[in-house]
Amino acid sequence: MNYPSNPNPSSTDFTEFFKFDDFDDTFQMIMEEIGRDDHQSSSPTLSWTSSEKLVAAEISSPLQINQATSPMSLEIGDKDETKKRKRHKDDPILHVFKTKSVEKVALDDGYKWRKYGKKPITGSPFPRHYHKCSNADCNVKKKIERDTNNPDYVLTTYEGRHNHPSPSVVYCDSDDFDLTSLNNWSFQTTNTYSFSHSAPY
DNA sequence: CGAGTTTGACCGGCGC
DNA sequence: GCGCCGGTCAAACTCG
Repeated sequence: MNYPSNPNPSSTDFTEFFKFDDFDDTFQMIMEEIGRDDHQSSSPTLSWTSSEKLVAAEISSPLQINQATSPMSLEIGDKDETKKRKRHKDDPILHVFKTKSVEKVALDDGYKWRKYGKKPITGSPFPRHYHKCSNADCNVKKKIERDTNNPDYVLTTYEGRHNHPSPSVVYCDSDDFDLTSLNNWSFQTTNTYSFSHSAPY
């Protein structure tokens, strides 16, 4: 697989936008590949090496969530491990993203979300936040909680798959894209980048 | 005024 | 059966 360059989120270089697009497609391919596998068999770790190439490495222990190795890295696991009950065959597939976040607020992933709950979690000083996709026909949910072992990181659990494009993608693809709004756009891209790998989910 | 957030109540699964 | 806990609901509230 030909992995694209790392879209540096701090960059305001306009060309990064196209790399970002390529990356998103590649990530979707990876995730779809994962989707064909038995989710209990493996959990991939995605991260960028110093050469800014995306690498996907299978880790032997299933459902493992490792420590992120850099602010740019993210990891994916199947959160079923955290469920008390055993996995049912018709359970929805969950994908967990671990991202470094120094912000107090959750990063935007390009979709519009409506918060519908917040609960304290036993054993964690941080509450868990519950969100639904704002699109009426889309029942994707996400849960956001801070990593208790590493409060610098945020765990975002996505459940379901969006049946509509990301509003931010529509915006970025629009013909009347205005270069004068580049600063604002770059900010959006930065945020989207942080979670965009989850966009189809 | 509409959309999104807050927050207490409620519900169901699970372990004991 | 009971209590705990995670997840959801929905009314009240806030904000643009």
